[in-house]
Formats: sequence, C-alpha cells, structure tokens
Amino acid sequence: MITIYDLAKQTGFSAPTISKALNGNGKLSDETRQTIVEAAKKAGYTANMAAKALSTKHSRLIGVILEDVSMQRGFEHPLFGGLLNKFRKEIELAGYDLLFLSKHFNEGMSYIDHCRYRDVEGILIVNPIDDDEEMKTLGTCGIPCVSTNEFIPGVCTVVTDNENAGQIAARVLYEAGHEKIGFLGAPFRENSPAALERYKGFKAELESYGKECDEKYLEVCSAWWDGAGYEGMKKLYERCPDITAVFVVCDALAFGAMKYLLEIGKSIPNDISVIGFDDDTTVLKAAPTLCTFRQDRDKIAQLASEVLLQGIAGVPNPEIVRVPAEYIQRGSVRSFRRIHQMAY
Amino acid sequence: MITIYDLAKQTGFSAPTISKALNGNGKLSDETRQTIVEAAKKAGYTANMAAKALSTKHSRLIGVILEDVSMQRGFEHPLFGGLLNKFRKEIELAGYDLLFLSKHFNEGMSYIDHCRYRDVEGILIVNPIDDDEEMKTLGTCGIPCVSTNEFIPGVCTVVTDNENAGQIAARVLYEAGHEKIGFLGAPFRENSPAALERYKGFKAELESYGKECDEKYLEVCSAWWDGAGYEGMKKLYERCPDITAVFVVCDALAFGAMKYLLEIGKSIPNDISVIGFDDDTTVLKAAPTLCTFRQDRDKIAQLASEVLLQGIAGVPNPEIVRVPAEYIQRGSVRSFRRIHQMAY
DNA sequence: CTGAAAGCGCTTACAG
DNA sequence: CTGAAAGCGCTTACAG
Repeated sequence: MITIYDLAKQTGFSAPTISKALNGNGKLSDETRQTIVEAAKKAGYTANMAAKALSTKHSRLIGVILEDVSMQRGFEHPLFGGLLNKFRKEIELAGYDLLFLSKHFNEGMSYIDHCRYRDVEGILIVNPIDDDEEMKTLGTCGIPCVSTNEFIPGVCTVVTDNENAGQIAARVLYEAGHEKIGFLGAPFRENSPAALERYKGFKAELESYGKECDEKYLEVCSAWWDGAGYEGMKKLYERCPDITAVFVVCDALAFGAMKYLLEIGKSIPNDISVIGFDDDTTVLKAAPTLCTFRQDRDKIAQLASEVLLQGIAGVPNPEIVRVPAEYIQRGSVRSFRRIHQMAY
Repeated sequence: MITIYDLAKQTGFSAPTISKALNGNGKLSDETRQTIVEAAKKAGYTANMAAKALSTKHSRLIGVILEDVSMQRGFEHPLFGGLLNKFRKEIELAGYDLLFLSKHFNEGMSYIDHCRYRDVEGILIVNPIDDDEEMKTLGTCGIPCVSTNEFIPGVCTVVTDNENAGQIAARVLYEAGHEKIGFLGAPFRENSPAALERYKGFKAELESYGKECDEKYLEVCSAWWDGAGYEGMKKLYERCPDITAVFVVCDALAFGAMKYLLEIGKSIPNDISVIGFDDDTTVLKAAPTLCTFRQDRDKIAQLASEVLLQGIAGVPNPEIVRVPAEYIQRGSVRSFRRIHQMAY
C-alpha cells in the first residue's frame, strides 16, 4: 500500500501539501499540484478511507434501513429493489457507499449504534419494521435521514402521491360508468399510510361526484400478499355482490382478488373491473391486462438522494416530497360508455 | 462521541487496558475486565470503526460485485436477490458489513481501487459484467474472493450443480416416456457456464440411455428473458415439430417458450411438456404448473460466506463447491406411462 | 505558496 | 496483570 508519505518523498513536498493537492483544497501553485497529481497517478495511489474518516469525521457512508416485513421479499420487493438500484447509482456518483443497517449486526446493535460504529453520515429509511420504537428517535439522532415510505417525526419523506393516485383510480372507474365500486385495502397505518392515503383520495374523488362512499364497499385485507387479497375479495364480494369494479391497493392483492373472482365464474372486466397498484413484475406475466399504477422508483430514489445529500451538507430538508404515480391503462377496466379514449 | 480515553479516565485504567478488555484479548484480571465492560455499557460506548480499521488494517467490510447485465434486474434477480438477503445475514453475524463495489464510484475507480480505498477484506462476486477484464485479476489481487456464479481463475466458486440438474431433467422426461426432447438454452459461455453445464448433464443422461443427442434438438436463445424464449422456441419447433418435450434453462425463457406454444395452439403438457429452471416468482403466478428447479439460494449464500470468512482467516479455499438444485414437480410434464409416482 | 506539529481513536509490541 | 510509547494514514489549524 502506497501512502501520502511515499508521495512526499518522491516529489520532495511535505505530506500536508500532498493532501491539499489531492483534495483540491488549500492554496497551492498549479505547478506543484500538477506534479503531485501526476506522481499519484503514476504510483497508483489510492487514499485510505479509514484514515480519511478518522481525521475528517466523514465516512462517506450512507446507512440503509431495509427490512420489508410487510411483503417479506427483501431486495426483491417490487418498489424497494428498484429504488435501491437507482439510489445506489446516485450516491456513488457523489462518492458515497451504501451500508445496510441491521439490528443483528455484531450480535445485536441498534441501528444508531451501527451508525456510530461506522460513522455513517446519512440514513436512507426504505422500509422499517412496523412500529419500531427506534424509528421515533431517528429524527433527532443528529444524523441526516430521508425516508421513502414511512412517516417519521423530523424526517423528510419522499413518497408517491398516493391520494392523487386514489383520485385517478376513482375517476377512471367513475367516468367508465361504474356506480358501485369496491375498495380492497391493506392495514391502515398512520406512519406508513400508503393504503390509507389511496383510500382517502379514492373516497374524496367519488364524493366530489356527489356519490356517498358507503363503508361497506371498503374491505381491509389482513396483509399485502395474494392470499390476503383472495380472502378480502371473498368477504367484499359476498357482502356487496352489486359491485362492478374494485380498486385494490397493490397488485399482489389484486392477483389474489382476481383469482377468487375467476374461481366463482366472474369475467374480468366484463363482470367486474379491477385496478391494482405497483406494476409488480411478479404479477404482470400472470395478469397482463391488469390496469395499475407505476410508482416512479427512479424519481423517488433520485429525489431521496438529493434530499439526503442536502441534509448532509447542512441544508434544511422539506417535510415531504410527493412523486406522482403513473396510471397504466390496460384491459381490466370495462367502460359502459363508448365516448372516447380517455387520457390520464 | 465517547472514546476509550473517556473510559480510561472513568475507570482509572489506561487506554490499552480498556482496549484489551473490550476486545477480549491480552491477559487481564477478570475483575478489571468486568469493571471496564460495565463502564463501557453504562457510558453507551461504541467503538469507532475507522480508528479500528486504521490501526488493525481490518475494515470488516465485504465487497460485493453485483452487476446483472444478463437479466437486467439488479437486486430483483431471481437468484441473486435472495442469495444476497441470506449472505448479508450470515456475515453480519460475524461482524462484517456489505459494501457494493462499483466501477462508477467517485467518477470511475476500478473494483480493486474501490476495495483498497475502503480496505475491503473479502469480495463476493455475485454476477459480474460479461468478459470483464478485471475479473481475471481478482484471483491474484491479494483479497480473498468467492464467486457464486462465474468461474474466475484462483477464486472458489459456490454454485448449483447444474450438470446434475440437467441429468435429472433428462431422466424425468425420459422416464415419462418422451423420445424427442428439445433443449432451449441461453448463450453458452466458458466462465459463466450455467446454460452449458445444464446441457452437458442433459445430454450425458440421454446418451446413458443409449439415445443419440442430435444437435438439431438444441436451440440457444439469444438472451435470458422471455422474448428470447419465444423466438428460440419458434425456431426450435419449426425445425423439430416432432418434439414432445423441452427442457429450458430458465423460467423466464420457459415463459416465452410456452407463450409461443400456446399461441400456435399447442396444449401443455398434452402436446408438449416443459421443464424450466429457477422457480422464478415472476413467472410462477403466470405459470403455476411449470415444473422447474429451485436453486438453493440460502445454502449457496451460507456456503459462500463460510468460504469467504475462511479465506479471510487464511484457510485455503476449495476450487469449487457444488450445491444441488431441487426438482419441483408440478403439472407441465406429461407422462406416457402410468406406472408410479416418481420421486426425485 | 509550503511545511512542522498535533490530533483523529484505536491497537500493538514491549517493558515492568 | 497493567501501562508508556509509538504508529496506522490522513487532515487541520497555524506559522513562516
């Protein structure tokens, strides 16, 4: 391993001068800077991050909290996997590396201890465990944070505009002529409100058309996977056999719901129209006609990285950043009107 | 931040003694060790990894190379995502963190420079870019490596026993009474031989039954995704309409292949039997009856972490470790015999 | 514009 | 069994 002192000997300058030249700070003549930079290149010099981190207190490490209890898919989660791919690219450009925070590290540290241990400079909270007490402390732990799903006090959240998506779903179905529309949700939570927000927007939109939104058309499934969608749809349909459409908060649930509907002999969309959410590749091949919403994972990742980098630089963060979801029109919605092709 | 010196003052011992007590090395009386450990706990002390790394030359960081050009799914790759979930858990227990190696880091470092920069202690090569020249140098770069797919000179590979899986596929189809069996492959490569090895085993097994394995029943698709499977199946079937079964090297390809077969009016398995590979969740919902092979991602990850940790500890690694794949019997294979339920 | 000194927080021989 | 000294590779004031 070649160090700054080797370079000092070779060039005749002192170690601090080498440091300044290589980091581009301090005042140096262009000439000495050049000679030093060239010498470093020729010698194949690579700085030692541990030494850098120790003296500057900057590790250039971003901690990531990714637990995914709700879907149990880890890196393979339909939203989070892709989000992480992009986020990683963004921060690497800025010279940061990702570091997964874990509660199981070294036989059980807290996330924050893990951060201190590694001098983590910022935290990306992709998806924490439900009701994790430690989350509440993150906003005041002194390390800049950004969240891409959960609401955490004092932490900026970059997240899909779920209410707007809910509105669009309601509008699509309403304008297609549906009168009785079901809503298949997932557990409503205050901090992780994707399902709740989608319902709020959906309900508000229907009400804006002067329709009362009867609670009996709402069924909250017990989880986010397809088995729960099957059960939820069964309950909803047995209670409200008059529905002609249903908006489901995620594609995995929608897949289960469709499975039930198909099993009882219903045709989609002729008997019942379905709109899902996520544009989940796991479901797409099986249900290629399912209308859905695509969350803009690249955009969320990019904005999250910007917010976090700003936070590290000391710039105050906004409280929340919303990213629109895109409605993907395919074939699972029947229109009772034949007026025109709608564009959303 | 509280340091070892704070602890020294509080307890009356010297810094080196604190260090020994906390790390459990050196000789110390149980009494002083206890007082120190308790004081550390009470003070909420967390060691500083940068300082540790600088003085010990051990960063406790494992570099990961994950590019996934072939499937373009990044973290969402059917094999690699799950493998990484498990690998991460294993090495965290040993006090290591994952660090993704990148060629785009800091405006373009090599993997090895990235490693030196972070003092990475070991490298997990999950899936590199095809024909990456740097791969050839990894085996002799001085950093212990383990690969979970690609063959790299001087590096231990922990990988599915593809030949054996190919044999099983051939046996299943042969014993079911199939005579003309197609093989749908993906690009055959020397270093990343999953497709090639599956073919070798498949061919050897058929030959062991005294059947000649005509090359015309082999079709190599252009890539690993479903569009390529569609095209490949089309070519294969138009050339060999006499086949009654086909073994496909991955589920995504199998999905494309089945799409073609269905389109031309064939029934699966009545007209043509299909076996895939990967037990890919992305395909499973769409093709729930597809017989396939499940690679043991947890086992591969666990063995890879063991090999790597051993390598870091200076224990020489084996050249290759094979992990059996499990044949998943479902409904896409027709049997012309009605003898008995086979168990594999 | 350049360098000598001190420090970041920890560990490793080496004395005692 | 415990501690004084030196060092890991880098950077930050501070002189000159």
